Amino acid sequence: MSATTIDDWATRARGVLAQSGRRSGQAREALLKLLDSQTCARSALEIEDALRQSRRPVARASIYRILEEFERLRLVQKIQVGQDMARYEPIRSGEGHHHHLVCDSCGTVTPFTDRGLEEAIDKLSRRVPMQVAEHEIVLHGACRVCAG
Amino acid sequence: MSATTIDDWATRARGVLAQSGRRSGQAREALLKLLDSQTCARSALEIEDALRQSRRPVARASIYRILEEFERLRLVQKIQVGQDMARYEPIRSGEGHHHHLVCDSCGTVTPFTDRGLEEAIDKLSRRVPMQVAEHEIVLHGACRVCAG
DNA sequence: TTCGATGCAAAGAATTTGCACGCCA
DNA sequence: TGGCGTGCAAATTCTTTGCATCGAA
Repeated sequence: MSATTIDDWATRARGVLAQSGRRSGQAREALLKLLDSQTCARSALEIEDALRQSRRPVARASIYRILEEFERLRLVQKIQVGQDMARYEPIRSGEGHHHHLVCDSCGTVTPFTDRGLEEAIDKLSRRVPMQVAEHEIVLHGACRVCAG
Repeated sequence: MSATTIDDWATRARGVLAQSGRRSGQAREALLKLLDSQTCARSALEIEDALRQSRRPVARASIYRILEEFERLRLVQKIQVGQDMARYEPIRSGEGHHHHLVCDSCGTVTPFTDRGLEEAIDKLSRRVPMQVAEHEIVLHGACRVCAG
């Protein structure tokens, strides 16, 4: 309960990375800052665009490699919101945990949170034949705009 | 409650397809039979392999086109279980509804069902800003074998 | 006979890999 | 200085599209 509203993901991430025994580089740091500023999942290509417009463009291959490293260290979660490409978002310890609504008509992705759902998942996680580390929930349908 | 343990998906699918105003073909029928015999999600390439070994091989492009049609008619659900390619499975009206456990280490996909989870989703679906049609839940982690 | 369904091959899109160079430790 | 991190470009993999042909109605 002593956690602030948003835990400092970037700081924690730098710590984890430092202890992982890998060198730090400009590309990784730029990616880290960008991810920390996002409030919802972004695709690798969206990240590339954003960085190209910032003061530190990063090559696409590096973006994929760095995101893979982040994922391995459990700093970001890779999610597949239906349609096409994968999206990535920071795993924040505070109340930042959320899931996604995907409009199958216009593709819009909207985050939502639900306590009851989390409780059901927690309970369920204890009885399935797997050591559960993450979960991913996507609701598909028609958003307000598309449903008319 | 009068539904039999497993509703006859293939029969219902043929009905829906007939009413959709499209012609039937051998490739589509072969795909329909194969999907009906599966108990969990299959990727397009797995389906291609299975059909190649059966008495009616179907071209890859046709598989994708037919799956897309099935998806549009809500006969199959397309799901993205983390890793790489999309998977497809019949939408059965009975108790066939399930979700997936994905081992991030070996890639194995296992189905599971949970009443509490479905209830939480139902309740939740009424309050989110979207007309919810489908939902997709994936638990990631280490399966019994990989967790040791 | 007619028009959609299907097969084949090429095109596209996202992601991964190989290799040379630059920068952090 | 040595070796990992990064950029560039080619390679892979999954999926889609173009077009000629086959087959259902």
